[in-house]
Amino acid sequence: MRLSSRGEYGVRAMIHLALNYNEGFIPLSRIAAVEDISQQYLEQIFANLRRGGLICSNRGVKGGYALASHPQAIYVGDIIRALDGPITPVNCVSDTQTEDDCRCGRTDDCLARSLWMKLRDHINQLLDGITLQDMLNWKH
Amino acid sequence: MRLSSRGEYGVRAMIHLALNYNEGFIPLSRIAAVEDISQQYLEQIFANLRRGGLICSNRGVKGGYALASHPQAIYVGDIIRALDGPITPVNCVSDTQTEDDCRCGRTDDCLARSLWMKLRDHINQLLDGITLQDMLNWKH
DNA sequence: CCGAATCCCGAGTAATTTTGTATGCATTTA
DNA sequence: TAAATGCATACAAAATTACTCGGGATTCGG
Repeated sequence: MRLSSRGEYGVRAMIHLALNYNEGFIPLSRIAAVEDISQQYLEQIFANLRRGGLICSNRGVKGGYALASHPQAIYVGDIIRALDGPITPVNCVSDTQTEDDCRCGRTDDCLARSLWMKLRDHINQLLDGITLQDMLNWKH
Repeated sequence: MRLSSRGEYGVRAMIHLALNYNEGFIPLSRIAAVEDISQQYLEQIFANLRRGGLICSNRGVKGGYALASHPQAIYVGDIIRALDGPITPVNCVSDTQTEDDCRCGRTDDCLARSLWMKLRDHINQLLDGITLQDMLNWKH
C-alpha cells in the first residue's frame, strides 16, 4: 500500500505551486532544486499533471508552470490519479479493469472483493476531500 | 496504492480458513488448489501469518493450518501487516522508519507529511475495524 | 535575427521489488 | 517405514519503478 515516488513528488510539487500561487509561472528548475527532485524526472511528472489539466505551462524564457485553478479547487485525489492511474488496492475493483487484470478468477462471489471495494472507496473519499488549500491551512 | 499479491492471497486464504473454522486443520495443498494460488508461494505467505501469530500449524499426515483465534478476533489490518509490513503510503510516516528511508529531507515542516499521516491513519482505521467474521457476514 | 531559457517528447537503462521456483529437511501419523 | 504434511532458504524470473539521455520546439530579450 505504498504510494509511488511519482505521487509523492507530484503532491510536493503541487504544494510548491500552491505556495507561490501569486507569482505567476515558475520554472521547473527552481522547483526541482528547492524540493530536491531530479529535474528530468519531475518533467515527466509535470507532463502528466498537465495532460490531466491540473497545471498550465508556458514555454521559453520567463516560462514555467502554474496551477490551472485555485488551490481550493485542486484535490489530492486528482493529483495522484493523474500520476498513478486509478487509486485501488487491487485491479479487480478498478473502474478501468480488463478481464485478465484480475488475479482471482471469480468476480461476483468473492468475499474479499467487498473488502477491496470498501477500501478503495475509503481511500478515494479521503483524498477527494482534501484540497491544496486545505493543506496550506494545516501549517501550524 | 496497490496491495501486493501476498496481501491479496493472504486475505483470501484467511477467509478460506474462516469458512472452514470448524473442520480442524486444513492442508495447504487444498487451499492452494481451491484458491488457485501457487502452493509454494502460499507456504511463504503462511509462514509469515504463523510468525504473526494469526494461524496455527500441525505437521505430518493430518496436519495443516487453522486460525489461531475466532474469526471475530482476527482483523484484516493484522493480516496485511503480517505480510507486507506497516501499512503506510510513504516511509516518512511509518512507525518503523529509519533515517534514510525518507525521500524528502525535511521531516517536521513538511506540509505533505500531514497528508500522509492522515491517509495512513485512515487506511489503518478501516482495516483494523474489519474482522474475518465481518466479511463472512457480508455474504449476500 | 540570435542566443539563452524554458517546456516537450520518446527511447533507453538501472535499480528495486515483486512474484514466484527449486531443493531439501523435519515432523507426524498409520 | 512410507507417505503426507509443514518448514526454511536460496535462487530466478518478471514486472515495475525510478530515473537518465539526447534532442527538439517555443518564447523572450537584446
